[in-house]
Amino acid sequence: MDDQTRMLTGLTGLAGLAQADVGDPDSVRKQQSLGQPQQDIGDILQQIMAITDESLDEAQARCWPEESPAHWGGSDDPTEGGRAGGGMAGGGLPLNFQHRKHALNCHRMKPALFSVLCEIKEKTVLSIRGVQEEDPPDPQIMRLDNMLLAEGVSGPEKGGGSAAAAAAAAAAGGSPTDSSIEHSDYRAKLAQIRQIYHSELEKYEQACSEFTNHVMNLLREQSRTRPISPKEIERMVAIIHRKFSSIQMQLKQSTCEAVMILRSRFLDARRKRRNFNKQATEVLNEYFYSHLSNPYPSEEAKEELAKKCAITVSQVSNWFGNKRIRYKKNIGKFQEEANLYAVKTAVDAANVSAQASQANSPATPNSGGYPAPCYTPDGRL
DNA sequence: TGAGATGATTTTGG
DNA sequence: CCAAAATCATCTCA
Repeated sequence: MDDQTRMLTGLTGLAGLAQADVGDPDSVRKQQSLGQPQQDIGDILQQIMAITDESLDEAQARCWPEESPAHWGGSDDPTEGGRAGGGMAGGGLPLNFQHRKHALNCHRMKPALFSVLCEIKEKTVLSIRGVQEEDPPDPQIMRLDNMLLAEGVSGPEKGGGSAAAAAAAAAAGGSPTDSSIEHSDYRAKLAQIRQIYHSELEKYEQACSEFTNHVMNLLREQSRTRPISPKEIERMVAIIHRKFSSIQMQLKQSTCEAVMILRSRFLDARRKRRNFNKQATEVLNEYFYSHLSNPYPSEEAKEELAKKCAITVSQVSNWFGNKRIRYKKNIGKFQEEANLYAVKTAVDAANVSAQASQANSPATPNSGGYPAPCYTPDGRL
C-alpha cells in the first residue's frame, strides 16, 4: 500500500479523476506534490483512456496492424500520446493494441494504477451494489435448520433422531408393543430421508465449491487485465454462496415436508387408535356412573384409574371428556348402560347378590350433576 | 362396505 | 387454563 500512496502523489490527472468521480478529499492533497514521473503517468493515463474509449471492434481491428500498416504510423514516442483520448480513437495511433497492452503490463506504474482503478471501482459500482446485498441470516432457513435438527435429519447420527422419535412416541402414548414396531419402521424411513438429504447436500456443497473455485480462478485470471480487487472476488463468492444456499433451502424445505408426512403417517395417535380393552372400559364406566352427579375424577383418581386400565392419565381425561359430552347429548341412549353400572355399583356397595332387572325407568336430573337413573341401594330400580 | 362407536385433537367460551 | 363442544380419524361389526 505504501507503493501505492507514493505513486498517487504523482497522478495529476488521475487524482483529479478520482476526486471528480468519488469525491475523495485526500486526492486533492495528494496531487499537490508532483514528482518526476509526471510525464509517464500522463502518457499511461491517456493510453488507458484511449482503450476504454475504444469500441471492441476498433480494438480488435488494431490487433492486426498488417492489414492497414500505413494507418498506424510507427512512432513509439510517448509524447505522441499527449493528445486527448477521444482524438486517439479517431486518428492514427502510435502502437497497435497488443503493443500497447504489453507496454501497459510492463510499465512500472501499472500496479499502482491498477490498484487505483480497483479502488475507484470499489467505491462506485460495488458500493451501489452493496446496498441491496446485505445478507442477514435468513430466518426461513434457520427455521428449517432447527426443524431438521429437531427431527434428527441433520445433526448427530443417531442420538437426536431416535430421541426425538421416542419422545414423540411417548407423547402419542401408544401401547409399548405395537409402538415399538411402528417406531422401528418410522426410524427406517427417517434414516432413508436422512440419507437422501445428506447425499443431496453433499452434492450441492461440492458443486458450490467447484463453481466458486472456477469463478475465483477466472476472476484472478482476469484481474491481470482488468481491475478486479480481491474484495470484488470475495463479493462474487458471496453471491454464488447465496444462490447455492437458496437451492439448499429448497432441499431443506422438501426434506421437512417429507418428515412431516412421515410423522403424521406414523406418529399421529389418531392413526393408530386402539379401543380400550373391555376391562378398562368397564372400570371407567363404573367410575363414571357411580359419580354421575359429579363425573370429574380428581388427579389422584385419574392416576388410579389410569393404572387400573393400563392407559395414561390424559387418556383417562379424554375418556371422561368424551363420556360426559356424549352422555349429556343423548341420555336415552346411555340409559341401559347407566342402569347396568348403577346396579353393579349398588351391588358391590351393598355386597349382596344382585338379581338382574330389566326395568328402564327414565332418568331424572340430580342436583347440579348429570341426569342419573333412579335406583335403590339394594339394586332395585 | 357403510354406519355407528370411540379415542384423540382442535376450537370455543368462561 | 380448564372443560365443553366440535371435529377428525380410525375401529368395529352387522
